[in-house]
Amino acid sequence: MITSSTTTTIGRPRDARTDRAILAASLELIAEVGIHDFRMDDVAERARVGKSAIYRRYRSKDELVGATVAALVSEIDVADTGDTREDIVALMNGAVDVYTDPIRAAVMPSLVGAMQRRPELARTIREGFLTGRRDALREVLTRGIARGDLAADLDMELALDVLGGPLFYRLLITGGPINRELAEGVADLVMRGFADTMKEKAA
Amino acid sequence: MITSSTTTTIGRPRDARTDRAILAASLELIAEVGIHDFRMDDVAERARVGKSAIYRRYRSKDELVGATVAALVSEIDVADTGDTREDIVALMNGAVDVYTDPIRAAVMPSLVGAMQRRPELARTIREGFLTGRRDALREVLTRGIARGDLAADLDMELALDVLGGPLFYRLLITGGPINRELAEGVADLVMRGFADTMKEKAA
Amino acid sequence: MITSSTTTTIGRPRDARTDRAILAASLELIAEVGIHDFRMDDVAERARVGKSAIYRRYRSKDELVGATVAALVSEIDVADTGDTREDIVALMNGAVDVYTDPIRAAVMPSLVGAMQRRPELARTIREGFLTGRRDALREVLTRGIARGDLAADLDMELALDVLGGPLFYRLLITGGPINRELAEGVADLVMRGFADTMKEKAA
Amino acid sequence: MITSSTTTTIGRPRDARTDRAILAASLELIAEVGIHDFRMDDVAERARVGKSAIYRRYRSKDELVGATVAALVSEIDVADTGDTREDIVALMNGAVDVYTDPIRAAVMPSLVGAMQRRPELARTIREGFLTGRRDALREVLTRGIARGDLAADLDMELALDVLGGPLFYRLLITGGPINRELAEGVADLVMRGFADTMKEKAA
DNA sequence: TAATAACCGAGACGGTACGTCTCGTCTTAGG
DNA sequence: CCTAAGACGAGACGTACCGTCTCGGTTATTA
Repeated sequence: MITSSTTTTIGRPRDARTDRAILAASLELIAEVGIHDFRMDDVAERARVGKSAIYRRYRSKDELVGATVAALVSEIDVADTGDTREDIVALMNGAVDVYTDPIRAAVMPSLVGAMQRRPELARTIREGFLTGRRDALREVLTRGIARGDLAADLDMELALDVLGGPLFYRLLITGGPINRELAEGVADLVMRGFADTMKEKAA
Repeated sequence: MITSSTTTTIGRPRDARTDRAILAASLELIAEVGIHDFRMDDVAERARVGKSAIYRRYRSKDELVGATVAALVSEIDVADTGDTREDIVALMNGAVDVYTDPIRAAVMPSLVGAMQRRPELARTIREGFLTGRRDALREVLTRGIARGDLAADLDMELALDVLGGPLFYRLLITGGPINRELAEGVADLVMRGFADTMKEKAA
Repeated sequence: MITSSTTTTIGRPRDARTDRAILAASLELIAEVGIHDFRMDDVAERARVGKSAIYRRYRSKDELVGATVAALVSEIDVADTGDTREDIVALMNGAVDVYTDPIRAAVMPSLVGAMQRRPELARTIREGFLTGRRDALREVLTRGIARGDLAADLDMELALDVLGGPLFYRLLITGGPINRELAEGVADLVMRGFADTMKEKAA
Repeated sequence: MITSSTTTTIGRPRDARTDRAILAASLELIAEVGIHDFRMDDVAERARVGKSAIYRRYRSKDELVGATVAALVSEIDVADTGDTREDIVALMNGAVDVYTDPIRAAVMPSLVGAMQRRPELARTIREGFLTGRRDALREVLTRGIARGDLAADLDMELALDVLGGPLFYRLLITGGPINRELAEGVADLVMRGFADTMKEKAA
């Protein structure tokens, strides 16, 4: 999406209703027919908008898809229950909920393909879908270390990938179930696998 | 791919050189321009072959892509060193090697997208890239359980997803490094996280 | 139009029915809706043909229009009645008939505009609509000189333009009537204006 | 062009500099890129004017083109040398001069096409380019008849078309030369072809 | 002086045709 | 029946241009 850096509005400003109509039509259509049968002309017709209004905002179909999906990003609230495992499970359940939603689940695989050839889309997606939750998890893990629940020398990136990887693996490739059992399974695994061994030995 | 059920060859037999030329051209082009700019006409031209020769062998573009990629599958040898961790690491390193190869790495994201709308492509890919290694890992884990290195009640599917997930997660989404450190990291995590607690307590 | 110079037909040959369907649809549509509302997509639909089949034959809309109109060219038969005036009138009446046809009359002005920016269209039109009749008139005038009806030193190009100009002038600009009176009028004028003065004086 | 019927100017009056800037830009652009690549947006940009300022003055592109070209019309002075042929030649030379100007020559063919679908443009053009000279020629011819140089029963419309037709014929269709030779050629032809035969016989 | 009305530049808007592209199929002549 | 070459129908793509509309603001006349 193109965003003006200056606030100075010269000429007729973009119509916010058009903005919304385009994204709404786009989301509806993606949900209804899937990415593969998603057509720009249909978006224009559904949104009662000229194609030019779309292409003025998004340089290409992929860009529109990216923006449409990015709009689905939901807020993440980092719980702090005092229990490291519970905090991890809470965040993982949030992710499970996101990819249980049929639209997001249907859209994700297509986005993966598009990310390769559109670096800026990749950035958008990563920031919209990953960074937030990843940062939240990092915070929780760090608190877990401080609390003595987790080893101080754990490979943080690996831990985050072990938490997030299986979910996407099932979503994109194996087709395995994405549910609370998964969320708790990886949480428990991380808790056990990265447990503070010093503490254990001390005990 | 279409394979004749009868061995009886009536009329002119298919030219094996044409078979090879098509797959070779296909692989070259995918590597050069990426899946997105991969065109059937280009394959025909590069292979010095008519388009009909391609469509006689593969019903669609996706099918050709699937076959091309499937041809990249390498043999998996299930080591049995007697050491569960070493066996896991060996298999994981095999996977790391596969996705370190630029072609396979470049092709995978596109395949993920295509898998959604082409169930048979999905099956081909899963069988070509996953099943073999997954079965091998399952075998190794089962031996680990028998050997008392791993808990008898471990969630096998979860364990396999924890081993495979992070690799694909980095490949497809985060862009994180895919190397021996990752292989060993997830192996160690599984070894620790799914350790046979009975044995530990006994010790 | 693109015409292969070699007779060697390799690959699937152009379908002559497609050729005809395109030109027929084009002519029908021009006649029905006029040049201004003439659309390539409509031609494709009417001809039950893909747009690519059209663009394979004609590089642009202008080119198709040109070819469509060129197909309207009618045969010119150079009469030789022995009477110079009658021969001229016969040829002029042929031209009058052509531009009395509503389709040709409606199409001509648009072609004039297109001729400026499409030299090869210009050539096509000139050859299709002018050269033949012009050559025929030249022949008749030459015979008239030989016969002593016309001055030997007449400016042939001027004579031809005086014969043809008024017709196009009325067609394209003044909107004046195009009829036998005009044909006879210019014929008589040329007969009188370019009469062999030597002969007159001799008489 | 829209002209207020009331002289009462309410609100801000039109800026005369804007009027001029639009016409100037329009003329420049037509001369530079030709009618076919002439865009309203370009006019606005070149004239440093909003598109609305243009459309407030001219209802359409064709209308602007018409007005731009009409501004090129030059004054016609009907000479009265006492010599019919000289008067005709003088007027014809004026026309030759007009269409020797590259801009007018380049613009005319496009106008012909536009005239068909824009009757009021047609009127503008006819009045701007034809009526004046046609009236002048008619006057000269009428004087020629009175003077006995031309036949009283000549077909005036035909005579006028024979004078004007060849020029436009060459301009629009044949591409033949437009020069004094042409002017004199048609003048002489009309003088001879429509000569007063009564007078001749009398002589 | 304030209100009103039409002007101004900039640029977004809906609409629509264009010419391009690719897919998967079909049609030749020839091996 | 295979092959290469390439035409075919279908239909989405992204671009271009038109003529209209909307914004914030300006410049005159009228109240």
